[in-house]
Amino acid sequence: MNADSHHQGRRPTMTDVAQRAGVSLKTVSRVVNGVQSVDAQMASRVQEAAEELGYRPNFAAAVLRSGSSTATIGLLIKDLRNEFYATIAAAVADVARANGFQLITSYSGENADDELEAVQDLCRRRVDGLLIVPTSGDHAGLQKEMDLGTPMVFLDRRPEGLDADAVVLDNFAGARAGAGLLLDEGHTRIGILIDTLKMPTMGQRLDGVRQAYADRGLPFDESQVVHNVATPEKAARRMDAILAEEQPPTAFFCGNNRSGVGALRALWAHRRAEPLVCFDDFHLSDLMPRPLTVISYDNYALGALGAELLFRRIRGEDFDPETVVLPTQLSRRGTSTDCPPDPGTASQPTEGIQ
Amino acid sequence: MNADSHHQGRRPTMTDVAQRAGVSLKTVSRVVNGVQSVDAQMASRVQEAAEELGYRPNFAAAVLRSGSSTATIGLLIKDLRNEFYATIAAAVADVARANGFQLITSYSGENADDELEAVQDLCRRRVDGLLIVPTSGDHAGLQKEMDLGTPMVFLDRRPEGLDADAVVLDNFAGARAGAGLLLDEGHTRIGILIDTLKMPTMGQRLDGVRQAYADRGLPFDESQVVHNVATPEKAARRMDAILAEEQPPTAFFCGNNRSGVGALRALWAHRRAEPLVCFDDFHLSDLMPRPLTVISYDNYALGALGAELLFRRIRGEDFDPETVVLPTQLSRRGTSTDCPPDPGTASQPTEGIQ
DNA sequence: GTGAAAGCGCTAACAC
DNA sequence: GTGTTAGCGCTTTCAC
Repeated sequence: MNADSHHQGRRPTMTDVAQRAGVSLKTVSRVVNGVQSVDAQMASRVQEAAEELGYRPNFAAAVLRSGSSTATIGLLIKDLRNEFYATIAAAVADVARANGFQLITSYSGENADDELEAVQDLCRRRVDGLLIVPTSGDHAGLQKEMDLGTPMVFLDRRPEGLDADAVVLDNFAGARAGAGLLLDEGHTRIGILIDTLKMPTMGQRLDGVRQAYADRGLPFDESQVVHNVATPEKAARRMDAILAEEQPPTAFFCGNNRSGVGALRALWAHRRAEPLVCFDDFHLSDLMPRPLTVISYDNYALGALGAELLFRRIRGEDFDPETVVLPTQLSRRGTSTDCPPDPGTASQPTEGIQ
Repeated sequence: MNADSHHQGRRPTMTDVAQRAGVSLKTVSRVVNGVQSVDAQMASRVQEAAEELGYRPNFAAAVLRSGSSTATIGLLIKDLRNEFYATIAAAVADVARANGFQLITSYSGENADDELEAVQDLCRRRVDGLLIVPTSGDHAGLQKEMDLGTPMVFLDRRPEGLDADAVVLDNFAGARAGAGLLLDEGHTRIGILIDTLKMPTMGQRLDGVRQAYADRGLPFDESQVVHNVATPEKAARRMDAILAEEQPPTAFFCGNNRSGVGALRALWAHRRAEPLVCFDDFHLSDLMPRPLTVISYDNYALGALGAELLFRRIRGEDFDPETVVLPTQLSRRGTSTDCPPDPGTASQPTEGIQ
């Protein structure tokens, strides 16, 4: 490491390199970008000078001058600890990489205002496009940013008040089929756990359940619906109460993986095994200690197709706003109820173990 | 939406706003940045003009001129579908947001060359700092970028050939305790599944296991170690073979969550319940259909502490490279072996269900 | 308070 | 092939 390289604060510029190599600025530019032909000897002198100084091109300056793209897309998303979102992010990251783009992952916030602010910040940074898992609320504010030239694709939920590309699930059909499964098994008192109806997806899923009742000419009792179950913990607590009722439901329908996991935990804790249908599959659902049915879909495709759509826009393709609807399917999950043999050697709770 | 706003290609600049408002460029700058005082009437005229034109400040241009920071950090990471990485990313995203920074998430690649390339791209973009979950291989190449002024903090693994901040787990102690648990239960033939030793973490964990044997004066048979178990699927296949041996191990130690999950699946499929210790906790480990022990730790803190360290560097704090070692603990997971009662109403496999 | 001029680091256009 | 000049969109002088 040579002492010249320690600039701490001021990075060497093309001009510095040009001076050191005794050539013009433009020659350095040519060498650095490696497109136009440069005399070999000159080129190597430039390379050497750049190396010695620790020159690193300033990408933003190049973009500014040339008017080229930042080769960056933004993703607005909630919580990466939720595997639904993490899978979307992984898919988007893969597609971005395949296109040689960097990905800025930002928080979509709690409401439409937060979201708009995040979008505007990314627009100031001149991202080439935006993938948004929208919060609830009106998204008309984003129209302006789209008109200004930042294409956007919405994931999981269509934007409200905005005509834009989206990739969504067939929530209605999935929920209808899932609830139908329980109804066809003879259950009519089905406990339904959903997150807030502020999420349009939840409304669609609930509508699907209602339709399953209607399909069979059965009455739907709205009091079966438990609202605002946002976390597994909340779901488990609500389940505790429900299971203590005099006539608890004989089966359960959970609106997403969080409520599903919470319900599973509660049922297990109470040593009950009422049939359960859960919208969203999740890791290790196959090893749950009881059978269950999940409404599954291609989570990765949700992100990947959205990103592909966005890149079509970025490449300048012109087409009417498109909504891709991903199908769902019912999948059996969980283990059967027969126990594994007692190994006799199972480890016992041990001191120092939580 | 007024027609002027549709520029498609050329975004309005401060100069455009200044012209429209009939003021100087500088006045617009003052209004947009809202720091210096401007005549109220002028200001509102500028606001209006900016609004009408759909003006959006060009952040990169401001950074270029002012020499201010890009308020961006980079995260180099592998696969967000792995909850270990996703949790780190979530933590880093939270800390970045708390500091008002944007986060570029990039792929750390398969080897040191990929990684260096990714780092250099982010340096060209002038990120203020980098968080890296390093690939295997030598990282000396990154020294230059650090010297050039981009601070880096390494997560999960210390960089090889580079003296930099890092946040790591106490792999040795954790594995030692975990293997010790099995040995103290009387198991000596323990099957050990690990990913490639190219990952130094795997070496440390294996050393911990060896130490557990040595602690008790027991001989360690290297043939117990199954290498290159990179995925749950591979782990399950290896387990199939192992369980078919004449004298299979009486217990298993898995070097990470992937091999642990694969081993669990295989043991369940074979209706066996040999004790299992797994480095890394994972979602729903509490509902696994049998007991197990995980070597757990604060996964979120791994990312959050790393990001905090990085921001200290970004703020210009000067201190010797620091390595934070996070402790691990043994945690009981899985369900006990008693079965839930047969509900009699469990849903049956149904047509159209996979 | 406001404006004119210069320049951040780079590339496009045009000369040589 | 190479160098010179201008200017991307903005902020920083520094006059007024």
